[in-house]
Amino acid sequence: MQKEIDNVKGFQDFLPPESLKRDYVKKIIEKWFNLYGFVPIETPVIEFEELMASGSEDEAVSDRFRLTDRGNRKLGLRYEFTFQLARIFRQNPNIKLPFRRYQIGEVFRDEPTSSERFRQFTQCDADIIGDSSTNSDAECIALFADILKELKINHEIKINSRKLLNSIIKSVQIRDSDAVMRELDKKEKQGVDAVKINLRKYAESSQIITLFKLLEKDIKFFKENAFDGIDELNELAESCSQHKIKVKFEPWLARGLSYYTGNIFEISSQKSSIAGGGRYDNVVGKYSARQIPAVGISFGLERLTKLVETKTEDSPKVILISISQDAEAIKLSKQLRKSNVPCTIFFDKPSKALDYANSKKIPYSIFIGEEEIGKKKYKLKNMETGKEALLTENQLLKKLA
RNA sequence: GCAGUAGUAGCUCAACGGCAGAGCGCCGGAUUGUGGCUUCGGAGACGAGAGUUCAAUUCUCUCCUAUUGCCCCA
Repeated sequence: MQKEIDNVKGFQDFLPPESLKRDYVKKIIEKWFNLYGFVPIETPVIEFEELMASGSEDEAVSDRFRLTDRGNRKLGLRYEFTFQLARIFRQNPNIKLPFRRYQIGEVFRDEPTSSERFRQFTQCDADIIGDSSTNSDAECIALFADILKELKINHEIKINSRKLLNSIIKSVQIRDSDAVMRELDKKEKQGVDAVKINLRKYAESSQIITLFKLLEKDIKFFKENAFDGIDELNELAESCSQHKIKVKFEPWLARGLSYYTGNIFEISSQKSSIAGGGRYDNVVGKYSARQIPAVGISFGLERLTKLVETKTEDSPKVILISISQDAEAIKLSKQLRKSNVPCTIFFDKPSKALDYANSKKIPYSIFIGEEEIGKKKYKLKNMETGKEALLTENQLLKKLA
């Protein structure tokens, strides 16, 4: 019986050139994380089910992959990183705060797939733990804005406050504010009218009308009327302008995760969301008998990579063609690599080597044969112009390095 | 998870209830120390399983995967 060969739904391979593009994007992300003073951490992919489930009634919890080991432990694959921070701070209470950590790694969700939603994806998180200042909120946004700038991705940054949205909803006497927030968050996708209709399940039409009138007001209005959470939101807006970052106040914005406690933000590009984040002051200290404030930003490597246009190099700079002079070729390759020149050696016929160089767009080839060794020189060929030159090893290194 | 659509070579696509084809790509030769062009040749596919049939890639069912919408979520 022939076995079926297929990827599991929602899991994918990355082959060149896609894999190289991912690597390129990832390196830029890591560079900026470091420039903002974040340090990397790594955590296990598998955790106890209880750790992932406890406390929060978050919907995401039901969408995680569950497993059991031979000792019958009830385990699961991590579906995000944040809950692991609570464990880490319980086990390492002496971590100096504020702690700026980043993590890039695979997370798993057993949920429906679509063209941009996978069941395994690479999540990139940067969080500032132990600082309640809104300057930290702004820095998370600024960090991501710098990444997008380098990747040349157009984007829009939206900010809101969970506290503000809650108090807006409560001010019109609607009870089920969580459900209402979930509906409001769909405005972008489904349109205002659809949202209004869906809200009838939770509120009277007069309440809905009042609610929508409020949602059209600006920050100033909410400040004058002393709505809850508006001060932090206002500070965030000011801090962003100090970073010279344009943000848009979007009172509809709710974001999915229920653990947000204050300012929230979302960055979108070409109408789809590519990053989100906010303040979650009650998660990290969950097992630690103290409150540990935190704010962070999170985004997926796949979605970001999809928006990047840059072409990436998938070839070495030089191909060494050994014409029955393997020892000499290997010796030269060592020298080139020492000088940071990526190269590969071809031990086949020269015509094959050149053909390979063409199809891989390798810019230079070097002939290493009896003739060259006799003269203690190497023949360097520019693959684009076809020009050849006999050079000594030092001349070669100088030219290619 | 539910509903719709789809799945033929590595890719893009044909045809067909009765031998499955092209272009591009790949491999090899012409060309044993010089590539891109040319030319000759080669390998390679009906997503998987079951059923109907003399005969199934084609019709039916189940499963898998992709895609769209819903639910949900980033």
